[in-house]
Amino acid sequence: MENLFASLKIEVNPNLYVKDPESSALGKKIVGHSILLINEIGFEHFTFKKLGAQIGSNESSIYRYFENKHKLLLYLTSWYWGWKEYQLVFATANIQNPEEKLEAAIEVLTRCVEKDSIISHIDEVILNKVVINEYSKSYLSKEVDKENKEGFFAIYNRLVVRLKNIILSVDRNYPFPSSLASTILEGALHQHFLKEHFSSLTECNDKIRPSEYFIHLVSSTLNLNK
Amino acid sequence: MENLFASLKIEVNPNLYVKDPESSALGKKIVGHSILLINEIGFEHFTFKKLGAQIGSNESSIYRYFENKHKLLLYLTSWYWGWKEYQLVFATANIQNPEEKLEAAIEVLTRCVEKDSIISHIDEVILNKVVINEYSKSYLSKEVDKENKEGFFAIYNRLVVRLKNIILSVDRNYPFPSSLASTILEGALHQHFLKEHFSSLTECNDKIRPSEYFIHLVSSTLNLNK
DNA sequence: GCAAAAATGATAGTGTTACTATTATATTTG
DNA sequence: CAAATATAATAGTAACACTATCATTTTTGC
Repeated sequence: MENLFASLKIEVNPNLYVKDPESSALGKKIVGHSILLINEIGFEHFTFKKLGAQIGSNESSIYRYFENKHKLLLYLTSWYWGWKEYQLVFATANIQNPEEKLEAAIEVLTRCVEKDSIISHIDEVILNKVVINEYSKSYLSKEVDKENKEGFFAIYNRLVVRLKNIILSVDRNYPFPSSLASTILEGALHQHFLKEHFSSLTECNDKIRPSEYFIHLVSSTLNLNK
Repeated sequence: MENLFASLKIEVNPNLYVKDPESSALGKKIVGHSILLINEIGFEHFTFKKLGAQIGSNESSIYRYFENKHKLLLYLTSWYWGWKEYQLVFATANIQNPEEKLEAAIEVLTRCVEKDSIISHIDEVILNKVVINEYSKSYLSKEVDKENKEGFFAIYNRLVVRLKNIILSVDRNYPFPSSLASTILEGALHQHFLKEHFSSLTECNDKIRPSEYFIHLVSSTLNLNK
């Protein structure tokens, strides 16, 4: 599986970048270090000037890859969800039983990223943290409808639909499959955030993982064909 | 009930403002119109200068009430959650049956605000929209731990605990009461957002309300004492 | 190996934001 | 009515979010 991922390129919407950052060493450096810097100082304090300073490169060069930091965030989060989508597909590919498949799907989508693949220039563990802290900011804007039409959230949308379909395969009559799927994806990020910053608002911690909570929630909500 | 709310002042953390905006006409104007302007142009594009222009007042005068727009957002959202807390307490006060109480609680906390009280300078319908679009931004920051220690999220935290306790009164053995409570509050905002901007990711719409989804979800998850 | 093309770096400049400070004017209050 | 307080007006600063131009380095095709 590791080898498979090594040769895999995650395709994000080309309109998110001016020049494909995968196409050059500098581009990869921009992407890789932007994740580290956003994680370090937060998206609000992150600027292209600071990123340039960190990678020993010029602000103006970064603008040749990304129009602005908002587009960069959309790129990073799209890449993350594309990566998650691959994990979902691989992890559930050979499971025939719908309930098992759903459980595996929830496990993959709600767990915390723990191993850095080291294969690419992207540190997925740190990117996961960035997504937890910053993903909402990418769509909570006045430009969301325009950007959604342009397909900037296409991968995430597709992921919700995939999960919805797995839910439906378990319980064809469940009346809220899309809402449940979106609640799981968004709620998982939220529970991870709460366990770091508002520990009294969640049971999740070092021992109890968000996955357990969501698997319990979904199993009891759906009518299982047992 | 309307009359009760009329004489009620919602107490937000005094460290969120420099001068209490409730103490003057200008202060109320700042709060009331900031809600309208944030709703109109979004928090990112909102500035004290623009707000000053809208209310025919000076930027510098607004700084005498709020340190910066982040603190103003914390003030507005705290007010909103305080207002929701009152609604929760009143709506559930005389219900003895735990299941009924929980259903009423979820109804109050997840429904969309539809009637403007008109009593105060605050338009709760618009404030509800602002909270849906902007609340996450108030805590998804590098300063969250410091600000949480200062009690800037105290009302919201308290609200989650209230809901958690109602959940526990229905099912004393449910293992994730806090996570479920936080999922309901946060998830409700999210579902309202989705129905406006990502309608394919939710079943909620004009006819199916998020409340129905959450009541269904919670009822099936908890072991009801029936 | 070299010329042309492409990529990157350096510098400068613009309008906006997010303030702070100061002073002037209006309003309230004792 | 004077003193206190609140508000307005103006100016100024540093950072941000870019755009434009030109110089330099690196890559590539022959």
